[in-house]
Amino acid sequence: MPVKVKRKEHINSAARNLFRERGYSATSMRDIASTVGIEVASLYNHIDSKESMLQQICFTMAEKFLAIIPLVKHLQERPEEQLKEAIRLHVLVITSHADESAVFVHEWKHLSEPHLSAFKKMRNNYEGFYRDLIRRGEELGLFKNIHEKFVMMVLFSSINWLYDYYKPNGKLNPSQISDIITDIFLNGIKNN
Amino acid sequence: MPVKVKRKEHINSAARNLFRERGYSATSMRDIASTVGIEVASLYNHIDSKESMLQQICFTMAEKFLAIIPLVKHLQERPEEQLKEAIRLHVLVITSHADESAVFVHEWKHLSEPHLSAFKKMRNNYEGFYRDLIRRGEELGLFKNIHEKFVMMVLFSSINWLYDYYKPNGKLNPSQISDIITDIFLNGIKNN
DNA sequence: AAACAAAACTAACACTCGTTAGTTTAAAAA
DNA sequence: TTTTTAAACTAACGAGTGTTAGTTTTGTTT
Repeated sequence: MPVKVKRKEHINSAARNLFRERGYSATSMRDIASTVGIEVASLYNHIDSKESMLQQICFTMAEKFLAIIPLVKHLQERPEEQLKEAIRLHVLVITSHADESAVFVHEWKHLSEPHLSAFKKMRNNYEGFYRDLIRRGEELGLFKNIHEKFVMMVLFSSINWLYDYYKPNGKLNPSQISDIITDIFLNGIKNN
Repeated sequence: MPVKVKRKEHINSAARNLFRERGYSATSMRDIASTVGIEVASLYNHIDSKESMLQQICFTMAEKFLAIIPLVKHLQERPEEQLKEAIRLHVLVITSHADESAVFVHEWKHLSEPHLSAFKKMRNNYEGFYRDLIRRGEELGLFKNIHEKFVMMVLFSSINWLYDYYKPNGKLNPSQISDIITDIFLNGIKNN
């Protein structure tokens, strides 16, 4: 593997980490450079611009999340089981990409057009998948009859902070985390 | 009421709104000034500094949330009922201060010391109250036995996005919102 | 009408921002 | 060893940052 790729990855990793810790706007290229240990101008031998790094993070993560959809749809099971599996995979993506997930959740608004619109579209697609799942569950009488958008947002908000909680050597591993979340959430919306 | 207070409130309101919409770092004093319709320098006849506005928002909200604790403790009821009431009040604060809540949740990290530490302390106190409530519920066998911190964070994350969902003339009013959240959450963690 | 205070203004300071140009050093290929 | 390429450097640009100084306008109080 050429040195260039290593450096590039080092820069992107520093950017991920700083974007997460301080936010995109409060992170300067000089911050990134000094973290990596080179001069500011040298960054531009490896990356295109500050925003290109944000774009890369946001869209790479969006694709990772969207890739969950066909995997789950393919199961052809009941909404409850599909939701369980979706949550499991979602938690897996977050816990294995904590920095990127934090940036994905909080910093996308600093994207400029047309990337901002493209991002929102992808996110809407992803959220729509969960809304459909929840609506189908409600129609089958499995879930309580609550406005699906509301339930979907409760679900996402219950999941999307996990990048903050999860520590690779912490008490709970990703599988245990998604079991607990699934348990709380599905029992919470279950019709009985 | 003197004109000065009105202007001051106008400035703070614009700041709240822009801090929420674009984030603290991405909001310039010139943005605020042009929203209000005056020159940048004129802002300083009314406010001390950019950060002082952030401080005011964060600490005012922290106090509003902390004020919930004695109200709930005074009830002397079971953890379940206390939790219900706490959620009800918390939702009420959020829905009646949407902009400030968003800033409170996301922008506190841009506080400088010693305010940052003071803020974290207040937040820890508040979170500790909920953890205690949850632990007591677990000890009484009312709730599932899950690490309280985890449950507490699920609860907060389920609640703290509401500034985004709630619209004064939307489908659900604050009371309905807290009923649904309480229903989902308490059924989710209930031992049965 | 005169005096005072509040709040607006213009102008600027010292600094940071992302980024580019041009140059030198280090490494790889010939 | 020479040539080429990648990656570092120094220096700087133009724009934007929060904030202050000093001045003028506006509105209120005597």
